[in-house]
Amino acid sequence: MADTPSKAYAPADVERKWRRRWLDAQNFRADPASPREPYSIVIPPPNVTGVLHLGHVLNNTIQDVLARRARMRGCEVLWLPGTDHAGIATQNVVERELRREGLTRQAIGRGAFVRRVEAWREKHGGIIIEQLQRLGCSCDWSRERYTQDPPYVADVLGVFVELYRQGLIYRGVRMVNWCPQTQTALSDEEVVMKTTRGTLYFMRYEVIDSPGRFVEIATTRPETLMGDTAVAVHPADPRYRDLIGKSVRRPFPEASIPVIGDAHIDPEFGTGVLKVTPAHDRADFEIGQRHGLPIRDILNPDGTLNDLAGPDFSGLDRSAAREKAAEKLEAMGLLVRREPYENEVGHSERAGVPVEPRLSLQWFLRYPAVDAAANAVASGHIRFRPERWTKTYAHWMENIQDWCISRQLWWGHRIPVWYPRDRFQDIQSGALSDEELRSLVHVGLAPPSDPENWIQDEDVLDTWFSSWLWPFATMEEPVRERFYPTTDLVTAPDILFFWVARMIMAGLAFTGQIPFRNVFFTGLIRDSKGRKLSKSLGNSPDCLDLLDRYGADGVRFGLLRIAPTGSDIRYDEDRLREGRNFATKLWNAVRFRLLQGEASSSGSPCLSIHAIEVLARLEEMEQAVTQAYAEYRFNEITGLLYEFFWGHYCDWFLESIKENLQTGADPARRAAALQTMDRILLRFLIQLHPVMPHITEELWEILGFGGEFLMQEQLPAGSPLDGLDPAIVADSRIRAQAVQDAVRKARNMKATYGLGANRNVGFVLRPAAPCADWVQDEIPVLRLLAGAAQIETDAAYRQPRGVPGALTELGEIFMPLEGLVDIAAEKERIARELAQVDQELSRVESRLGNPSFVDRAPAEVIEENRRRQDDFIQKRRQLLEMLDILEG
RNA sequence: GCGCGAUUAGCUCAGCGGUAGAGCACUUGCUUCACACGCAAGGGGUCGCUGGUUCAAACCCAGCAUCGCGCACCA
Repeated sequence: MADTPSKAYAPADVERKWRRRWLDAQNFRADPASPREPYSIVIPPPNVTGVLHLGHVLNNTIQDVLARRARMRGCEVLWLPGTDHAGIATQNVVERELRREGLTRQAIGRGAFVRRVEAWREKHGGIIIEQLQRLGCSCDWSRERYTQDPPYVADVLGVFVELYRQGLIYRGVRMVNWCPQTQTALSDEEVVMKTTRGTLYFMRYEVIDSPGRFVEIATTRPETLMGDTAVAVHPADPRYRDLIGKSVRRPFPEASIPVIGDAHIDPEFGTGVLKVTPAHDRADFEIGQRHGLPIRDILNPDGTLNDLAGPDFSGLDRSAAREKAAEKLEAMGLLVRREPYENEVGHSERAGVPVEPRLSLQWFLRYPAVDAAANAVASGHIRFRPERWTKTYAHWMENIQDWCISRQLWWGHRIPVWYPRDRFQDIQSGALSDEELRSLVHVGLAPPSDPENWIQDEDVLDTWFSSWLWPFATMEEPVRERFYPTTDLVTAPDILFFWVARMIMAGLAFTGQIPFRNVFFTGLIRDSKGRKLSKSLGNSPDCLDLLDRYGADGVRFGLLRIAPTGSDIRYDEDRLREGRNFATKLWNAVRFRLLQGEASSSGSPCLSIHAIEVLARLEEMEQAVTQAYAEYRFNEITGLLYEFFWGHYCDWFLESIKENLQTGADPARRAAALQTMDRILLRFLIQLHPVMPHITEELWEILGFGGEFLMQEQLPAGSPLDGLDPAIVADSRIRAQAVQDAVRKARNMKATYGLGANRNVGFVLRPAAPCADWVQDEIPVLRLLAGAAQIETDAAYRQPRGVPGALTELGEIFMPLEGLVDIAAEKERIARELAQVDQELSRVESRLGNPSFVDRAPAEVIEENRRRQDDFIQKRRQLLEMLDILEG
């Protein structure tokens, strides 16, 4: 064995070293020719220009844990990494950079802009990949994919062409969510509702035929009144019924607009009168369609008002126009009042500004394979964990709406549609029918052969239109044959609709197969106050700094340990500290082993009861860990590992064998102790490796457990208890636990009398009858663990007055410190214990005295209660006896 | 408005019918020859509220309250 390492675990060098070695040995490469059972995950591709945040850390740690465990289970693992071109996000970043140079994308032109984005990506892209490697991710980096790789692009465009041919993709003028900031259409999923404090304006329009009669209208958006082409009331509303068919005066630009009756109007809301602006509100648009109202679009794409709004407003931003419109109404005596008002306003997820419902010419997709996709999850063919997300998914699938897939951006997959130059005007007017349009356009992977006569569609596809193909478009044969469908997908629930649902539909539509079998949804990481982590709030920690300070293994362990299944995660740096501390604990436990030198293989490995106990705990832990993996309960996995190693191996086993390691100890016992340590460390490192890969790999090497890499080891086939007689195991465990109980009680007694640190205390043990014949063997361990100078066993010991004692599973233990003990305090302590026993006893007795309990409870429960009753009676008698003696 | 989830020790959470748990924090004592990123001992909870089911309820059921998250065109 190598030199003893230093007592502080320094992760930086160790992690760097193993990252390098794993990569050099190509340990992460998936071999499609391998006969092993395949296991695969595709990474949720981060933005190519992104940087690591805690969500990535959690998400990818979980994937790495799954991948490494799968390798140890004997699987051939493909964890496929890659990045996403992230249309809007990336374009925004580059545009911002251009603005700093006093340029715009329009100024430099499309070709130059796209080259610029690519250059930017060359420079800054891939940082996140390095950061994932830094975390220890065991992805097959040789198969890294990017949504702008030429073959991937071909798949994306091919899917567009195919869906177009099937008639599922169509172009049309529809109400879409328009982001005036980025000046592109958005899908419904990219709109987030935000509670917004605003004002409800009450204004009045004069009825044209009845001068002096006004209708009062409540609106949150007076700035759109210039686009009003009607006023609507509920057809049955007695207040206004007579007005239907008449007209009112729109104050500016002044016009006569009709009053119409429509059942959509809620008479209870506001005044029961709605101003109808078909160009700027989804519901109003529909009302307009029903009544053949004209559409008056008063907004420019950037959110400023246009000439139709009148000279006062033209060029003004929509937010400035709101107050100005209200002032103007006020000046005209048409504003009745303002009321503070709170409502939900759709905001652009990316840009953060309110979206504008806007009529525009866009491409839409009628989703394919909707029923099959809904059914795949409902039937359990694809399993969601936590399961409750299946309901959310089902609900969305039932109410699925066509997807607006075109974006008015330059960065992305350009729509593979060309329009004949001579009909371009007609086409862009949006006036052509679907059949007419189809008869004119060229749709295909390649441009038309006479490109000079054609104009390509300017738009690109929504980024998710490429992401939804990720599980299979990243794989070519023979990899796809072997590793698709993938096994597990790990992602956050906030992209269930954006990504997961769409991948299921794409998988079924284009491969005829589900894309993955299990989806594990992580919790969303929040700060300690429950807020989402975000750059703008400044509550998002610098992950590289965390990796520096706590080590990749510490961060991984700490995060997993607090990742409950199915709810959000309150992030607290203390948790990472626990992870780091655990790594150090492990490090030092191994150092302790190394300080003992070689384990001589001679001598019969006669295991102590403490060794058997810890081996049994190890077996329990291994089984529980296997179960926890099957249920994707990652916090439980780390909890089990922590508890076993710290609580059982270090706190009890290592302490118990120190007696065997002292100089002059029996060499056979010493050898047995060392062998047991090695046996446990070996199996423990295998169990811990997926969670803490670097330190375990390092320790595996230092301990000389063989093989080139721990990560290539397989889970041990047998149990740690194999070869041991179950009866002996059971008996040993009872003994070991009795010793532990006695140790705890003895320590407690010492602490109670302020002797916690005193190692010169002597105890007397009056052994319980079943322990009498073996307890002598355990006295040295007992003495060591309790920190006693000597422990005398005396079955006939008569407790003198003033000597404190305690009941233990080993018997009664006394601490003869005559004169030193505060008798009153000791009486109080025993009285407290007695009170507790009394309480328990009366509870058990009242239960057993209840005829309906005895009648109806299962026999084993009754039996258990009888046993406890006996126990308590016995304890009570002993405690009373102690009190008696104290009183003299 | 509809749906989902949460409510257990100061904090973060586990437990989901039969003796209330963990980690951190807290208190006390420890330079014990692996570890102070440590060791030992200890204090701390009428398990949100009200009913119901049951021999037995943190746990199952119903209702309520509070918080969070989705979904929804109430201007």
